[in-house]
This record gives sequence, C-alpha cells and structure tokens, in this order.
Amino acid sequence: MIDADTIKRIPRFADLTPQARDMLCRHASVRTYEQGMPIFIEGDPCEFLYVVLEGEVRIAKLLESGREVIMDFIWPGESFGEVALMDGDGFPANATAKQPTRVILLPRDIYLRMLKECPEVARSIIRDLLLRMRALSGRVEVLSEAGVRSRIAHLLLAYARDFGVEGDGGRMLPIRLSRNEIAAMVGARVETVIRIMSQWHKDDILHTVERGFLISDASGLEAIVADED
Amino acid sequence: MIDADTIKRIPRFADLTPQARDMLCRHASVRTYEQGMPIFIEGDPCEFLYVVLEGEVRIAKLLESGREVIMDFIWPGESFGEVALMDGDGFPANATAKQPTRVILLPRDIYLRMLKECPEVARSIIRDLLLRMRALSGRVEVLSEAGVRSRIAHLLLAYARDFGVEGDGGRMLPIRLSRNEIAAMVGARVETVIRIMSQWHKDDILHTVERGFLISDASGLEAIVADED
DNA sequence: CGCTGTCTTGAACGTCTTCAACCATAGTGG
DNA sequence: CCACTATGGTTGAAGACGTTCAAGACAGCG
Repeated sequence: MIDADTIKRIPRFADLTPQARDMLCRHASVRTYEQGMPIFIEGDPCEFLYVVLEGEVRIAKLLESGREVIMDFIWPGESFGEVALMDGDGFPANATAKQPTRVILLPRDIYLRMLKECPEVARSIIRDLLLRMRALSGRVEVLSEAGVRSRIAHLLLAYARDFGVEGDGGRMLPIRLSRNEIAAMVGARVETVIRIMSQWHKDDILHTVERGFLISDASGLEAIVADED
Repeated sequence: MIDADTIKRIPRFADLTPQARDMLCRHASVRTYEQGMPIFIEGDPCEFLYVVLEGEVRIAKLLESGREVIMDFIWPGESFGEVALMDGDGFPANATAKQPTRVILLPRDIYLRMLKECPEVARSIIRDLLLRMRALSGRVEVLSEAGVRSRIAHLLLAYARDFGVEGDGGRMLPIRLSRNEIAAMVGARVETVIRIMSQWHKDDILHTVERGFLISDASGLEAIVADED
C-alpha cells in the first residue's frame, strides 16, 4: 500500500485513470535498498515490476568468462524487470542498488492485470520498452566502435546528448561513473580506461569532476570517434 | 488490401479479433524487395510497421567512423520499425533485404489506432519488443566478450540455442552468415574472423556448410567462451 | 591503525588490425 | 566468347593497440 501522491509524481503513471491508480496504490509496496545491496540476482524468479523512486540501480550480467557487463543504469522514474515479467523466466541479469535506493514493487499478477485492463498502462509500458531498446541499441553501437578510445568517447557523447548541460568550461555531464564501470560498459580493462582518460585530462578534452564529467572539448571527442576507423 | 489468410499465418496476428484482423487487411499492403534492395534508410521518416512474410531483412547502422554494425536480422513472422513508429523520429538504422523479401506494410496511423483500440495488439507488440530486447541484450553480451574468438563463439552458440537442430556430425545451425556479416556483428575485421574460423575448421569444431554452419564440437566452443577470460 | 576499494603507472607480451596480394565464382557488356 | 568487374574467401608479415601482471598512491572506514 502506497499513497497516491507517490504515484502521481512518476511521469510513467501520471496519466493513469483514477481506478487504475487506485489499484496500483493498493497492491504496490515500497522498499529501500542500501548502497551496494542486491535487488535481485540473475535467475531469480521474477515476482515484481520495479519502479525506481530515488537512487540508482545498476543492471549487470556476469558472463561465463567471469567478465561483468553493465547492461544499463536505471534512474528515478524508470522501471526495470519487464522482460522477465512477461515471459515468466527468471531474471536475465543482476540488479544492485548503486546508491541508497527506494523502489516501488508491483506484483506480477497486478501488473499483468493492469496491462490487460488499462490501455494507457500498456501504452506506457511500450514507451518504456522503446526507451530501453534505444539504450540497448546505443550500447551495441558503443561496443561496436573500433578502439577503446572511440568506445569511451561514444559512450560519453551519447550520455552528453541526453543528459549534458552547458556549464562554464564546457558541457557538464552529471553522471558519476567509476573507471571500473566505464570499463564494464565498453568492454575493456580498467587500466586501459584510465590511461585513455588521463591523456584526455592532460589534453584538456575531458575532466573528472565532483559529480560527473566536464567535457571541455566535445569536438575533440567527436573527432576521436570519427577518426579511429 | 491483403487477404485474411495471409494474416492468419502470422503467429503475431493469429489471435486477433475478427474486426481487428479486418481493419488490418483493409489498410495493410504487401510489397516485395529484391535481394540487396534497401527497404529504408537511416533517418527516413517512418510511415509503416513492417512485418516480414518471406525472406530476410538486415537491420544495420553505419557509424560515423564508417564502420557498419549489424543490429539484427528479421525473419518471417517478425516485425521491425516499431521503435521509430512510436516516437515519430526517423528510422534509427537501415533495413535491406538480404534475400528476396515480401513484407506487409501497415500504415503508422492504423498501427497506432489498433494499439489504442485492441488490447491484444498491444500485448502482441509488447511481446515483440521483448523479443527484440532479448536479441539486443544478447548482442551486448556478445560484444562484451574479451577476444574476437569468444565473441564469435558466443554469437554462434546463442544462435544455436535458439535455432540449432541436432543433425549428423553435430548441431546444425541453419543460418547463413558471411564472414563479413559475422565481422560486422562481433566488431572485428573480416580477416580475423576468417583466421579464427579456418582454425576451427581444421580443429573440427565448426564447419561452414551449404545452408549454415555445423557445430561439431559445441563443448569446444563453450570452452573458448569460458576460457578466454 | 590497517583494511579495502579506486585510481594510477610501467614494462612485456599477445592479439587484432592493417595492408597487400591472391584465388574462385558469378554476372555484365563488348 | 572473353575480358571485366564485383563479391566472398584466404593468407602473410609488420606494427599498433590493449591486456596482463606487478607495484604503488590515496581515500574512506572499521
């Protein structure tokens, strides 16, 4: 049971009919996870749809080779777990709270019922899936770039397009990513990522700052993506 | 205008209500593309949902660096173009007929209307998107493998899981992929792909045959994915 | 204080790309 | 009919690039 205000603040659920919202409120619950805590593990049976209220969730998969691949980050307002919900299989990946995180848990049967009964819910789910697909396509593109240099540049430029804000000294990218995380996103080793980004720092192309990155020379980054054939 | 039988043979549309099917028949049309012909180009405005009846479609994207990335192959019964349909942007990638191909064209406004009016259509779209997401996640996994060897092995094993059939001499993978295509899927050069696959041929691990590949030693391939840390 | 995690640097090694060449096949036009 | 072209497959050698391993700096935290 959660209150209607919480629901209304989520864009995804903002335009639900009153009865749909009511159903959601009655059956959904909220849960908090401490930083670093697992939300679910790959293979777990999927019982809920998860909607992030606050914090940040990291969806990652451990390959058989022992390599960890970060599939996506989920930020407030976004949901995760749909894929497993629909086909009833276990989760295809792990989800962990990257920060202290509050999520809404919507039981599977309620989700499926709302999907059947409320057309707007179905539409909002489709929109959500499309967003996720765009993100995944972006990841495929990034990973398809030739060198690690291009991959990192492509990754950061893509984020900058979506979330960057103009600030003094260049475009500010308010997303904190450790070198390890970047490595896990571009399919490279930490050391390589560090070497490349140190060089960028020296060349005044990109700097790691308090709460993200500062892109001083976007065209420099773009040139790296384009050149490295 | 197309006939109802054509629609009924497509699993995706098999359980439509009669009136939904009728609407679809009245407004959809069929078009054929010769081998190698473009179906749409990146950036084109998106006017239709495409459903493949026969043939094979290749969805690819040309990166700024000049590298071509194959995002997906679409086989009979599957649809493509949804992503662009929903948000009204241009297509995010190119689609070309890899073989002589027949597709159903469903105009955008009809698609959106059916989506709104028929819950089953919405459900089928969601199921479709989920499949596509699985495919994309798989691509991310493949591209995240360490060496090119692992990436190719992972790619072929994933296909083998979904489409492989047991035959004499091993598991038959009835999917024709040129070395060039494999290269464009795993993010490597043709020469590298050739060298690796020639070695596998000599080692009796995997052979290129008439209409696809024959995996003689699946555990050998799996070992390659797991080992190459 | 020692621990753990992130960031960092260096040097050696191995993989993949690059470039250049070659073969086979199929389709095209003179 | 043959030369010509395009496409797909193939091989070799040189060099660039990324990984690996080993080591150290630094911060936050029990």
